[in-house]
Amino acid sequence: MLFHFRNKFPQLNPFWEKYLEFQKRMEVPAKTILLEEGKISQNYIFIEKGCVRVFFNNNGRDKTVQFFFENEGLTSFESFINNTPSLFAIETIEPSVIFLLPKQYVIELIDELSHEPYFAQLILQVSGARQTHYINEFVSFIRDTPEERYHKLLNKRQYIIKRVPQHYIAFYLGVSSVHLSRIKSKLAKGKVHF
Amino acid sequence: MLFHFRNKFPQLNPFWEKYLEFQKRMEVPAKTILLEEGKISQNYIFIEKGCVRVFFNNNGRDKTVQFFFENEGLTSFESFINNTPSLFAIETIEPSVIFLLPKQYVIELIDELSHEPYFAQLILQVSGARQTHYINEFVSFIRDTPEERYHKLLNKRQYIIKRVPQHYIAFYLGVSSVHLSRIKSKLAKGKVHF
DNA sequence: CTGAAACGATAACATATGTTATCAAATTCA
DNA sequence: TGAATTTGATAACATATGTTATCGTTTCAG
Repeated sequence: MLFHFRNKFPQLNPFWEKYLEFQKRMEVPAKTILLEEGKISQNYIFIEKGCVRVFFNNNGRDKTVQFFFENEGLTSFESFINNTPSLFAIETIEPSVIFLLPKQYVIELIDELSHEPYFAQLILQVSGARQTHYINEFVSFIRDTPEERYHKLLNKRQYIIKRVPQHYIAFYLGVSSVHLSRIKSKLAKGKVHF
Repeated sequence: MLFHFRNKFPQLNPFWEKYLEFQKRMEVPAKTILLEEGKISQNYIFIEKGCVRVFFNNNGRDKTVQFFFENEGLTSFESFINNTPSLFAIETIEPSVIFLLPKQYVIELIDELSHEPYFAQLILQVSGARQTHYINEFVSFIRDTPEERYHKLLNKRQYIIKRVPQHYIAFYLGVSSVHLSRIKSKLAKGKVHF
């Protein structure tokens, strides 16, 4: 999240670099839980290699809501900021190399940054971007049919479909994995034109 | 949005008050468009009396995503911040009294505030709260059945059901108005127990 | 290498939900 | 007040989607 904005505010780079050394590097296999649902988020997670999914449990069934890949960072933001139990769990999908920056250092970093003149703009941009992202996801989820959503994913983020097992994608699209199979087979038969 | 946080940061109150005089008071009938979909948001809207809905158009059909009532403020945040066409329209549901604060003053206000020591904390809290709100809406939308969503609305925000016409609520719940009727009649017959 | 687990496709069936049309009641407005 | 509009309920039908089960194929751990 924050690290995405490195290049936009080069004036702040010394701050990022100062904290790099506090990151803990880990190599983990697939299906490693990085944050349990209900636990308070204690780290900012940066993905060097591999990918992870964010999901929550509902009546014993996983519901995946988002995917993250190389060079992306994440945390359960609301848990991290409000110190509340996370609504989501975070789990690796592939064997991955990740960096964890413990919360205390993130807090320190934010605290230091807050005295810098560009911080306000940074935060506005970050929160604006996050909000725009969530709004777009939300609107797409309720406006588009699952078929349209699948097709958009195919066009704009095919790497997700290639790397992520189908049943994780299915719920991200809002359907069962069986129905996603139906959608794919319908598309393959050329019955649908966009 | 910002105005919600007045009480939390009393140190900043002088700033709010300085800008009150630039607000434009309007009395408008029901079904007045306050922001058109596709236009760039030019005002921060504060509701003194009445209520409004935020919606977007899809194939000629409205899709309502949020309601706002007395003493709440709103704008199409992503349009406002990024200077991009709004994904949403804003319309009054009841005859309303609203205040508009033109964008230029909001920018000025933010600019002034950004030099204040509490601004970083304010922004973090505001954006954290917004994000938590959207995440909760999103999770509820995909996790809960429409029936559960209706029941939650009935328990937690009954004033919405009382004041807002049913077809606006239906889409907010993610169903057609016909199906919302079905849900209500099923509940009324006591066939469902929560 | 081999057996177990994960994965993806498909069929059959059940259910939820949308669509269209109709009607009655409530509300608005000229 | 009286007509027009809005609102809400309901029925009938069509469609989308979920659920469960089965069966190959692939992947993976021992």
